[in-house]
Amino acid sequence: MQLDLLGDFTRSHRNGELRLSHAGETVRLLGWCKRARNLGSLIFIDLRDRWGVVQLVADETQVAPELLTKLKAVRSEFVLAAEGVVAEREAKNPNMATGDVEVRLSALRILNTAQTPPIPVDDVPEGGADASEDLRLKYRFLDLRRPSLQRNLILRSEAANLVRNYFRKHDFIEFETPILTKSTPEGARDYLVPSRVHPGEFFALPQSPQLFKQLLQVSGFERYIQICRCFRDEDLRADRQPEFTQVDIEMSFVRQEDVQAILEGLMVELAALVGKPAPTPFPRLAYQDAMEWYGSDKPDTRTPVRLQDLTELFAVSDFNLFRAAAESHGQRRVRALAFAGEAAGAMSRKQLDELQEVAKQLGAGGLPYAKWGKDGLSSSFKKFITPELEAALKAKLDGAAEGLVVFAVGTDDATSKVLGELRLRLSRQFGLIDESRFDFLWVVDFPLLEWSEEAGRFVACHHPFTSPHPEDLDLLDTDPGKCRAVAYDLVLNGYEVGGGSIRIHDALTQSRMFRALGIGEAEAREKFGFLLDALSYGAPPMGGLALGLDRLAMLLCGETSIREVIAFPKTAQARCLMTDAPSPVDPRQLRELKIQTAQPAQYRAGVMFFETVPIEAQAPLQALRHMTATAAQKQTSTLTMDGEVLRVETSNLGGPSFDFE
RNA sequence: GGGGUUGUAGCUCAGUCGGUUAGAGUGUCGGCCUGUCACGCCGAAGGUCGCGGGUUCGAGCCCCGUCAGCCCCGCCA
Repeated sequence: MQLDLLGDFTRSHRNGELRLSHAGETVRLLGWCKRARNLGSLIFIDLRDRWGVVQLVADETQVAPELLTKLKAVRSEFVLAAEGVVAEREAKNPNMATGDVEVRLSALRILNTAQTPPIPVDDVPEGGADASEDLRLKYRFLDLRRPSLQRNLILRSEAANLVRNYFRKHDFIEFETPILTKSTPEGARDYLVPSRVHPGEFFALPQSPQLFKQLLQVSGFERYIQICRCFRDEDLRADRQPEFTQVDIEMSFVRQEDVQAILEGLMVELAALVGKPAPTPFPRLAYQDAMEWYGSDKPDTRTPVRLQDLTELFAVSDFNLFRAAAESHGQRRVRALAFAGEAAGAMSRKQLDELQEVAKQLGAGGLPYAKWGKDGLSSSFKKFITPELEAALKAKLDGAAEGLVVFAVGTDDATSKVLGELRLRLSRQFGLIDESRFDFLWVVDFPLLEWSEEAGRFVACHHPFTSPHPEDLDLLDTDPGKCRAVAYDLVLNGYEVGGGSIRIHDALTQSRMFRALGIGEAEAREKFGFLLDALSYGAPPMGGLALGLDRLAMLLCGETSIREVIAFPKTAQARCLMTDAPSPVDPRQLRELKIQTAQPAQYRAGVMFFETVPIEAQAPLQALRHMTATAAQKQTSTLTMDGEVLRVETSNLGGPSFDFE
């Protein structure tokens, strides 16, 4: 098809902004054909740009023949430049922002054609089905043409802009810190970048600019902000990508409350972007209480349901499993969730079985329950429920006649994990969560250290530069697991949207911390020498926080996956379906980097046929069958037959080759 | 690393107990149509049932393996 040139065509209006007040004006519009409707001698085209959609119309009896020919050639997603007069519609469309008007075409340029899209470009109408996510990711450039994704990414841009302005207003200075930096032993797995200039040595992509922002405090900038990309080579989730964006801030001469106050101001403005109130100050909840009441360090407080400790109710019970917990002196506890109401009481056996599966997957042995429905009590341990126990349990339903109590027994870690998840699921199922709300919350007083079985030592809960709680300083040497940190997480609707801490700002405490972490003097010098140096040259008291911009944008947009607010996200297997990255590289590139990849072993297999296998040949044949890949490169088998020696050179065996583990 | 789930027309899906020529909606293409806007009506084209083995007289369906998407556990200072 002959394409038209853009030439001297300039846009006069955006498609979404045309209203009745524009009637009579001649306008020039640009965009994509959302849909062409040809009614014979009357043709409609919906023209889309990022600001909206407007209807173009042409009447066969009124327009020039060459314009008509062009119009009939227009297909979905063609790129058009249109000129016409805005007119009030005969038949208005109340569902469109521009539905009162249409543009009577006087001229049309087809700037480009388009193949039929492999996925629907328009948002799916009600009841319709979306394209599968792998296709959407493969054709992301088309997916991103959809109004809903455009809205998300535009809102994200607005949010990022608001963040920049907010911090600038508060005297923060924006910095850029290195992307090629040093690998650090703590924390997530690093993405590594080989150095060509220094063969055998590697940069790491930053997991966060943590140390750099602290050094900028030592330099005296006092207030730092960066909207930066961070990289962690760990497995993905719906709210986790290998590269993600942090709003990273750091401040000098501040206490925890100062950092929280400035963040709350920002959250109020961000929430207002989408018309949500966010009353300040946000509630503060100690980590201990969060785990005790919600079974989570990022509780969704939109549901009022709390975990309860019912251990004592079973102190004299015949139910051994629960009584054993009561006798364990707090090592194990019986904890429970109570849901009052008919919906909870009407849970079917099948639903409870499904719930039990969820509990098992989270590590529970099963899911004991007690349920009061239309037919009275039913329970997985009914024979152990005495009338007194039933009364005590039912009291947890706050006087309701029907309801459900689910139990978990075990260590606090185990019961928190199970009940924390069930609390969310069941609250959602029973409609206890007000989805319209934005519930902000600070979780504070995190532990400083936790024991790692894998590492065989204590590791930092937040990071190794987090200040111990002043009251707990001595515990660092005597009982490190009990030592609290001056660390705080910002939680929104059950998502951790940010986390930060007050930092250690003197070399002595930092060395103590490294010691508690089992990082020796020599290792500390090698990995963090520059930090220890900096701390010994007049570092101010400092603290900060990092916000997950992707998660925040996701929540602002009302989405449940951060892929919906990232232009080009990766799959759950950390692959880009559009570019097909990662991919093998040219061997020359590897040679320059002095890097060798571990090739899957090539193993050649041949087939030999014997009418009979002589007894003396059986052993070597067995050897062949069990030959490993490495052995195959050297091993030679000897077969003796009819007195003749037959050497089987495995390295010369012909035929197809296969990869083996 | 582990568990769950999905894979059939361009797209979204159905496909019974293993049995004739694998269907629907939508999209696409062609024809008709002057008020459509999820346009309507008529017609047509469109299939490596993810891939590879196996069982069977016969496999979209059963078995084994494998690849990919999604969700979760581990992991993510």
